[in-house]
Amino acid sequence: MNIHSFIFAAQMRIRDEHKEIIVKETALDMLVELGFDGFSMQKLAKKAGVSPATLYIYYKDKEDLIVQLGIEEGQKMTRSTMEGFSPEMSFEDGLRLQWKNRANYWLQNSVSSKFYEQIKHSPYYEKVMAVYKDEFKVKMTAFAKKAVLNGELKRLPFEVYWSLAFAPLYNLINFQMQGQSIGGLPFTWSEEIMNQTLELVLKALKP
Amino acid sequence: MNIHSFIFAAQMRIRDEHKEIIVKETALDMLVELGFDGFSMQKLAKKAGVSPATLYIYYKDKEDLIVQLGIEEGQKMTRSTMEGFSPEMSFEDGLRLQWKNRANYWLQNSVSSKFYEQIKHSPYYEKVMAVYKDEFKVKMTAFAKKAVLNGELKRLPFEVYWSLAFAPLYNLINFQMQGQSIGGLPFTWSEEIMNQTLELVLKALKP
DNA sequence: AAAATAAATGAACATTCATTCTTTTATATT
DNA sequence: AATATAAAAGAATGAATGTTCATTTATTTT
Repeated sequence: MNIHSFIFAAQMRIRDEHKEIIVKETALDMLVELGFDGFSMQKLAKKAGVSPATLYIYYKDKEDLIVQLGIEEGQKMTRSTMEGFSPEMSFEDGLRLQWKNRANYWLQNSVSSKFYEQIKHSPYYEKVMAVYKDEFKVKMTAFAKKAVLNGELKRLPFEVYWSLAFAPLYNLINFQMQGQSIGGLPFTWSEEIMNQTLELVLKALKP
Repeated sequence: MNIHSFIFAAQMRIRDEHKEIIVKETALDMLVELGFDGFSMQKLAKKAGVSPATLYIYYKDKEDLIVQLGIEEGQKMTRSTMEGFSPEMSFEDGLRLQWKNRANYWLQNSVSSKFYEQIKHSPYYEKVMAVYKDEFKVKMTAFAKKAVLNGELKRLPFEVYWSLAFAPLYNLINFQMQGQSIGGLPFTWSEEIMNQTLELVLKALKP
């Protein structure tokens, strides 16, 4: 093969993106329904209406499929979380926006969210995180640091800040998604409840 | 078989509890290391030095093994969390005790904790929770209700209270266990950091 | 010592698994 | 229309899976 044939090689038969999307969505559904065990390439191929061999055109192997899915869903979540966000916002406005964005995304994409919650607590997560850890980190630390300088936020170790600022939200959403009430009645999400919780978080974080 | 032989049947060859314990510990190790996929009955039998058939004396099937393990570890965690606790405690003392107990247990039993975190976000959890949800719920709601009456705690939906009171702790511990720092340096747990976080949680929850 | 019985075993089962091989199909350039 | 080429398919691979069967082992009562 010479340079000419390499660079100008004919690009024949494009990958069917529709098919690829169906594979992804089916995989997400199955992983959430069946768990990581219970899920298999053959089942996926069958349910997605695709040959098993086709999956290996899209992905190197099963692990790659799962990890890629994790990376992609993570990026979607992050993008959605940051929608409308700018570092110039006041701390309170920024946090409020992120809570709203996260809640909306999770409640409207419950399959993706459940999948992500699952992979987040699995051995796969190491490989998922390795990819997009940094871009996210940079934005978030900058936001927090500015808020500290402006006297809007207590000076705290980053992990402490993060745990106080977002863990309650995640937990609240998980209650909703799993119907996993501890109290008497099944818990029902509302924007009011979210705001009530956010106010208390802000109370904790303000200097 | 008549009544006599049923009631007074000879009890021959007791189950080897030592063997059962090794199976459990090995299973925990493998589940954490390999994830729910990656784990198999044959691998477990081999590593635990036991015949595959023996596993089916202890457990109905693979799912039963995993679920039973989840139930047992959950009970251990709960028992440990409640050690030294009494409903007569002040809200602040009670919360402080539970944070301390939880942190100690998680950090000293990291395999169990990682396993539990994993099963908690898997489809198995429904079956785990079904068992010991109630006994736990009763204690915790009573504690919170009393605190509200005494004016030590804001009146809140239970899930909001729970998410504020404990989610930050779980998140902080997860940072430590996964070495999953978002900020620059890897996060290192300390009792001081825990207390700092707890103070802010109390600030949020007090009326 | 014999009988009784559950624990424990090793080998075996059909099934499913992840993956690959060979062939066919569809598309874009020549 | 012929050619080139990657996408996609279907069938097949050996290995691994969950589970069971027939048998042996260990222990206690008779």
